[in-house]
Amino acid sequence: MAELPEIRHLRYFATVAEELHFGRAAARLGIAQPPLSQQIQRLEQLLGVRLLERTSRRVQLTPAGEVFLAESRRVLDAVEGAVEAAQRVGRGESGTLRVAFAATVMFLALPGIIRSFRDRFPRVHLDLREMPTGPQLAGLKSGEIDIGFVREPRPDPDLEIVTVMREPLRIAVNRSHPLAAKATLGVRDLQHEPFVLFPAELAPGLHAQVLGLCRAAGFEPHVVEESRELYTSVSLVEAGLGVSILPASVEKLGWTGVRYRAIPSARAETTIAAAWRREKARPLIDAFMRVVREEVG
Amino acid sequence: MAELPEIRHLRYFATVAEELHFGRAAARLGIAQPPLSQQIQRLEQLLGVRLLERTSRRVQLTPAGEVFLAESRRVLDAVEGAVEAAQRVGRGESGTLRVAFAATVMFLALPGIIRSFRDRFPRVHLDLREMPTGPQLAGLKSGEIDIGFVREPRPDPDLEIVTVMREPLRIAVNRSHPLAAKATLGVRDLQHEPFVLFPAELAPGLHAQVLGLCRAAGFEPHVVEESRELYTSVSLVEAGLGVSILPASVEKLGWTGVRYRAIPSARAETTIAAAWRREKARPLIDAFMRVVREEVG
DNA sequence: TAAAAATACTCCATAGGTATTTTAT
DNA sequence: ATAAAATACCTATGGAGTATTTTTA
Repeated sequence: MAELPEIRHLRYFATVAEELHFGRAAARLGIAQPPLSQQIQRLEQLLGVRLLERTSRRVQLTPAGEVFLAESRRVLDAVEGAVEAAQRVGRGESGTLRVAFAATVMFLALPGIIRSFRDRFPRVHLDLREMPTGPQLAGLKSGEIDIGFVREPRPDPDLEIVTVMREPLRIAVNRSHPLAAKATLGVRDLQHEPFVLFPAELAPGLHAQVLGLCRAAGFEPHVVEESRELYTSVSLVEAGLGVSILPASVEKLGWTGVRYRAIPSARAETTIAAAWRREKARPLIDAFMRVVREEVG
Repeated sequence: MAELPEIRHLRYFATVAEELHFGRAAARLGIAQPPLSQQIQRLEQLLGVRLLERTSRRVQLTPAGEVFLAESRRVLDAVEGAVEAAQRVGRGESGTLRVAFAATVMFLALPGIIRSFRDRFPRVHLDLREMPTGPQLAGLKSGEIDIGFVREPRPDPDLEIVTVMREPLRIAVNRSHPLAAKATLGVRDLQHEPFVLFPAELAPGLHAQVLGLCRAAGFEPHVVEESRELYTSVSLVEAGLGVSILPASVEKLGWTGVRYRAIPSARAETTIAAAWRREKARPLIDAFMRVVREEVG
């Protein structure tokens, strides 16, 4: 790697490029003119490129100088941003990070991620709120939340989406239902059963995927109830209103009246993804996502 | 504005953050361990933020350190990019070259030159614009364009002018005009004909030359129309408004109502020249002119 | 107690200052 | 003739080196 210029060189050069006058630039920088001339010469020598064409009457940028000026400004902005970002975090003023999560993510990686992030960034306030996938995506776009944990989101040009884990789907039936007696079940066994489902607006991806599984098994499910929440879905199954297809982690809810069966299909899997607005220089989001990646390996 | 860290600080910090060990980081940086410790301390003092938590057994990043590391990498990348971009421009390998050309040059060497230049300097953006000779010369002087392809320019102390090709002039008459019946024509045959000409401001050299040819033939042309564009000149001839003397390449425009006749005079020739400002250290212009010489040489 | 960072000091490279010269208009 | 950049030379800050001490697992 070749030698790099120092920030000082870029500041000096940018100032001369703005003033197009070494004397005034030196005054603005609070140094004398000769050392400024020297630093610019040193910079040009370092780059091996002439940046300024100067006579005793006028100073002007070479084409290389124009390019280097634009790039230098970017660097200077980035440095200032770096300093401020570090100071904000150091003072714990980096604001709060508003994290939303689909209800079912509660039982998976989320608790570990939260604990680990709180450990490492004790001064960052995490504002956690449960929210279905659909509203989360809207909230991300409107700026109401910073990071969302969603199920099966559709790609979106405004959002960065990274899959953090996969989870199998399960068939859920009431324990006194005849199907509960069978050791293994396929989706096709549900073809004449009443279905309890999530409404499409709340979890569009999951909804579509369950419909897809049924159609792949050759039938259209007879939906008797669209619950508002995951908990409700399970309790409706327990109450015997119908069967459902749900993410495996709901087993951990511990409802005793429900039996779960694996679905022998590679497609019977939901992904959970983290999503955030495409924005640069969001150090807190970067930091959070680093923790996420470590936790989910 | 607070004091900024230097690139050196960021490099040192990033290396320590990667190694999480001052001794190894110092070795990688080619300096001793104590000055590295000092520079990191100085950086932390400058920021007013602790970046690394260190004991004699282990070094680890603070949250502010994590953020500053990510930002520092962005800065370091930006600096390297700035250096390389400036060097590329300095070597004439990238940048923008604003090239203007008289409309008639379109049909001659220009397409080949452009293609060949784009091949060899793919990172250079060519900003091409059609412009009559007069405005081109003004644009060159004002710095609005870098290179111009002009017809018969007058010499100019501020401009470097190199002839790139010669092209004969043709007499153009309407096909139903009595003169069209003759196999050969001289300029003198046009002496009582209405003339269509370029205005002097747009193509001073060509204008003067056509007048010169007429005067050499012993008459002053009766100019009925000064067209704004070359295309217009031809269409006016086609419309039967008058005769004209035009560069041979307009034949390629394919107007069927016009007949062209060679002019048997060594002076009935226009030159097309490339012109640019007399300036030193214009690698892009040099590179472009090398390609031009190869193509027309 | 051993490995590693911090301190103490020394040195010199170089950023920056002052005085002067060169250059182009 | 003059304004402005370059050069010459000097000073001193601070970056880097060596030797040593401190710290904690």
